[in-house]
Amino acid sequence: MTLPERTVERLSEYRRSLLQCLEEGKTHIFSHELADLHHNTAVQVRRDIMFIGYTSMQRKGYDLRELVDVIGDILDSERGLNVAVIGIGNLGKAVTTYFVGKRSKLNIIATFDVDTTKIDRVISGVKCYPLSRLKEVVEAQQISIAILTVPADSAAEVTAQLVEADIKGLMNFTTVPLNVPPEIYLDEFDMITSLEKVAYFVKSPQN
Amino acid sequence: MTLPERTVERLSEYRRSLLQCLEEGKTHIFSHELADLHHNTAVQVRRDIMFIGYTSMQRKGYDLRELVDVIGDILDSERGLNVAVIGIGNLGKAVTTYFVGKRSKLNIIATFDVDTTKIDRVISGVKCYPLSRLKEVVEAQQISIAILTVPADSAAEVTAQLVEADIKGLMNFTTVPLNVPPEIYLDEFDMITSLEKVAYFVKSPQN
DNA sequence: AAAATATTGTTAATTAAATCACAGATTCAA
DNA sequence: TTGAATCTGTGATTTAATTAACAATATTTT
Repeated sequence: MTLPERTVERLSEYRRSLLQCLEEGKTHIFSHELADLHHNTAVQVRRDIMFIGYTSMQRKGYDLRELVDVIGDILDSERGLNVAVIGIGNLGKAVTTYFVGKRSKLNIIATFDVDTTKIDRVISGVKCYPLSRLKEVVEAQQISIAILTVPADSAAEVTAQLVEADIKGLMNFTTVPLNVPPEIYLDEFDMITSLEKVAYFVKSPQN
Repeated sequence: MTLPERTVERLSEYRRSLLQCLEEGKTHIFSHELADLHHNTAVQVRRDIMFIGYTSMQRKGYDLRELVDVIGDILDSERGLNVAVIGIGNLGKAVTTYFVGKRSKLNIIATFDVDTTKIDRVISGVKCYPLSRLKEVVEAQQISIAILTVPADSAAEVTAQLVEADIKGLMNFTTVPLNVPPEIYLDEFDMITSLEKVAYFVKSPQN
């Protein structure tokens, strides 16, 4: 049984709020409280939690610790997954910095670049390899996810190499739509599109 | 009449492909060709184009120039919109660099930061102001969209200032869910969520 | 201990988005 | 010039996601 895509996204978000609440010393949370922390309704929260099969003590709200653990069982891999950032410019550094130090099942353990001044240095806490060693390093370090933050003009080329290196999932931050075989999970985030969408809805409000 | 959100996103993406085709000297494109450039079907392309009320010459495909112009009429504001980037760290720089130099109706004309070593300098081609002058500059320069790329712990605080400054649209790149009044259009992109989603679907493929 | 209240879990209804299916228009081939 | 082929535009259908509605259950109040 696989969860709806949107539910997966929200669970990831819930988890961070829940951990936050735990740190603040809370032990339980109601669906409407969790909803209020996000842009969301109590029904949606309950529906999402129903999907993962967790049930609360009636009327006490959800046990924070238990719920965090159940979400972890769903989202995390037992042993964690290794991640590489391809292209360590401003965006690559930003993404890397977000993750290093966070205790997470996703470990950014390598970055790649063509810039020889970066190679073999530690950037944002992670070692940078030459792109020419991509396949070798991906295999040796069992990297299964790549984050693509290279310039647009090399995106297609690098993607071919990632496919060749047998990557399992790819997060594309370039503005180039990529073609990968269907067994590779691909998610794309396009800044230009996002911003043009904001502009459109600023111009033409919905209601 | 406002368009479906997904259609708006795709139109933004189509436009860039279409401009690319124009540069390559093409004059027309079939729906299935445009679909192939994205992760998309020909029907979806035709449906999207139907929404904006453009019709092609039957059997010749869509006229690239005309279609680009019609999409522009829908997505762009007549006079363009002014945009500010709040927080000019790695992520802020990456976003800014994406946009400057591109001929677009979205003009990044200011960045803001608290770091005094950045203030009054030109970073990624755009002048950096102190965050303390946010409201003043937003009003003076008629900035209507803000891109939020500050550290998580100052996100809520800065957002309150943006609301105060009467911003119209907000693109949130921090991992903190923001609360803004409903008249402000808010779009959020959460890197951690995106990556956790990729991890989930790598672990549990859909079919 | 009965009544009122608050909260969950879930079925049913609704809405939004994507896909199917096909008529109509144009071009191409013979 | 007829017939086959190709492509668009759109009504009808399906699928995915959200929201409404409410019974069941626990808690609090009186």
